[in-house]
Amino acid sequence: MTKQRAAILEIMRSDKCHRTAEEIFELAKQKLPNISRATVYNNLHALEEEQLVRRLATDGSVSRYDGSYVPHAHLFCTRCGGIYDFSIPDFEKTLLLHSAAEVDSYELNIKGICKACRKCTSA
Amino acid sequence: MTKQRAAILEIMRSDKCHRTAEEIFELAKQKLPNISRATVYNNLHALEEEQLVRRLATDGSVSRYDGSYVPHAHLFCTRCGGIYDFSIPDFEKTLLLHSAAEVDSYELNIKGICKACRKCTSA
DNA sequence: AGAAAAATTGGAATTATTCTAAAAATTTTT
DNA sequence: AAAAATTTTTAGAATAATTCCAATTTTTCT
Repeated sequence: MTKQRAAILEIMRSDKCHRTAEEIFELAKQKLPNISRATVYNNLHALEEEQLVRRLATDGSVSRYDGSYVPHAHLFCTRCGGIYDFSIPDFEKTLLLHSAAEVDSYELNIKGICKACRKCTSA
Repeated sequence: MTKQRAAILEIMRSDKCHRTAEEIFELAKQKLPNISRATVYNNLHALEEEQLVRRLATDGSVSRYDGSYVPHAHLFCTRCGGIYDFSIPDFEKTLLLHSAAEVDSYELNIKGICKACRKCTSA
């Protein structure tokens, strides 16, 4: 276990954000000023192999990484820009039923307005 | 309506594939040899604005375009590489219920082994 | 400690996509 | 139907996230 890898793992575990590789790189630099981007990418890939992290496919050109490998859904709030986790009970079963497939993994992302933003003024 | 745009629209409507911009470009060139990539991208964006086409976020670095704007789920078969549509009844309601959000759109992609591939030999 | 294997670094390379300015096509106005 | 105005197309340059690479450093194994 290298210190670079430990730092990246620590960042991924320390919060529930869904950071981009660049953001993770910036955070890691605070601890290890010489860390390189390639190392961040290498480790994120390795961590995904080990099922400790999951890459999210997003709209834009950047990927985001989720500190949990357990599948769950994401809400991208179009008002505040936040990304929130949520889950749907027995969703794997639903998928199996309607896709007729042997399901390995899923990615469910929704766009909309989160609860908090809905409460704010100006509909 | 330019002939480039008509050709792209025609391609998008003619089959249910989920093509990449590059594939669409190649197909369009068969009809219009001088068409440029930028035109393909321009039109795909415009068609998405008009809600005639939808861009899918995928794993890799390329986007794929769906000839239908109506939301539905996709199965990416890890064995045959095929991409299949499926849908889940009342899924919008389920999303509303569990996300607590006002849902604008969703993207649901699953990875697994499709029915046809499961039937084949060699589990 | 010494040897072998694995990871890191920094920068170059790659690749999908976007941008740009000039030319061409389409639409609108008369 | 011609002229003017607007929109679209083109070709190639520019951009940006990610990957690749060879040399060096660190870690692991014995």
